[in-house]
Amino acid sequence: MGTKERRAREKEQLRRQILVAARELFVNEGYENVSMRKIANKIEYSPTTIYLYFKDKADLLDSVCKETLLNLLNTLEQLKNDKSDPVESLRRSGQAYIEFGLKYPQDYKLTFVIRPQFQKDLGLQEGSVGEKVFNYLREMVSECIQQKRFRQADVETTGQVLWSAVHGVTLLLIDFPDFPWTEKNKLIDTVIHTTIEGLKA
Amino acid sequence: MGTKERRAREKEQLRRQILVAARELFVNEGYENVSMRKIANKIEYSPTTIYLYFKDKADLLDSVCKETLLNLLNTLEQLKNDKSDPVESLRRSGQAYIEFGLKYPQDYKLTFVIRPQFQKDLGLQEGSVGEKVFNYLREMVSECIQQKRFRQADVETTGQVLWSAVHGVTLLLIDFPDFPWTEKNKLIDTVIHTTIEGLKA
DNA sequence: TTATAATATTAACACTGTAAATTTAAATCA
DNA sequence: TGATTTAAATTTACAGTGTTAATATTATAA
Repeated sequence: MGTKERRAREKEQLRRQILVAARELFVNEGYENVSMRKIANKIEYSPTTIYLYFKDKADLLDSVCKETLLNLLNTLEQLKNDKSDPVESLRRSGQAYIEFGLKYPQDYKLTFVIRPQFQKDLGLQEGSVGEKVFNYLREMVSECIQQKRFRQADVETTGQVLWSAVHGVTLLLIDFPDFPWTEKNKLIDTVIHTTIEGLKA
Repeated sequence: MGTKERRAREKEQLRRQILVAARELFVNEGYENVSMRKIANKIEYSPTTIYLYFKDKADLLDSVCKETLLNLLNTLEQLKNDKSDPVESLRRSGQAYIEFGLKYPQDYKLTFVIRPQFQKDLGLQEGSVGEKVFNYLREMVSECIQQKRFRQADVETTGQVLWSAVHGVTLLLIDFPDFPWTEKNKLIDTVIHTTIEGLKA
């Protein structure tokens, strides 16, 4: 009697459909310019159907962002095979992080700026994808410190310094595209290089 | 015949009243949770009166943010009397920048995150307050490079690196208050110190 | 075929930003 | 002073918002 399973599968399918439609609209038109009715139109369901799958609009955003974090995590973990020295690995990870943000600027903003506005208390809950991403950073940093390539400071602070730098440059490039930036790749390289050099000293 | 002048003054007064009410509501309840009607109620005028003084809600936000930038500029320029060495001056400026952001977190977010969402093409227009703020940073950085306290790189890139770092840590602390941060002041100091050391190397 | 459960829809509420038309108040001129 | 013009503020209206509750439809189980 696979009926139940099939229905669960169908339910999951519609859930995904909603999620895909929501992400596309959020990204192209901005969270606040997307109405539940627009999403509903796109998937050809009535607006209120969405509420059978998501608590409210913020919950929908939440789910979209969790997917984004998963994508980011995957992108980063593909670098793990990298057997070069730990500092170089960290440099590449930082670069990959920024490139991810610039490749999907709206997704990045949704996840790291818009979502916290609606969902307070975004710490690092046990087992969350966000925690996994930060754990990745911890490992990278830890290796550099253990091998004495970095100043002997605590892993947490060092990681947070790096996150600040890459987060900062990513958001600035996204939010002020008309600012007279130095050539983009040069800026990115310099931000990462400077921070890493500072951590060595 | 001071009639005209008096009316202009009254007009300016109401404009300020609207601005003050708007800022207070934006800061306390968040831009998207504030309606024109709420602002109007607060100043005891009808909603549409606001439109006689501001083009629309985004224009209102724009004006609030310009004020914030002016406050930031004043805060920074009070440090100019500082006759200590240029690197130490820069360090203090960075610290003041971050402290400003954390003292008025909502104003900071409105200015550097929300506003760009509504007002595209925010470059650095000639004579704007934003330009003045960045010019302040340029001067500070320039001094460090000229006196050979910093690596001989171009002023623009160096300034942008610093901005990335302070912007990044400010926003992270604001947006993820529940994240297990290192002690706040330690983190701030380390971000600034690390970046500056990296620029010396 | 009927009863039951799951799913989707329609209708409704209180609220939003803002344009247009209208009213009120103030300043100028006779 | 009273009439006229100008400025300022308000009322009304529209199309759209997130979301709840009541209703209708569809698919499953008996």
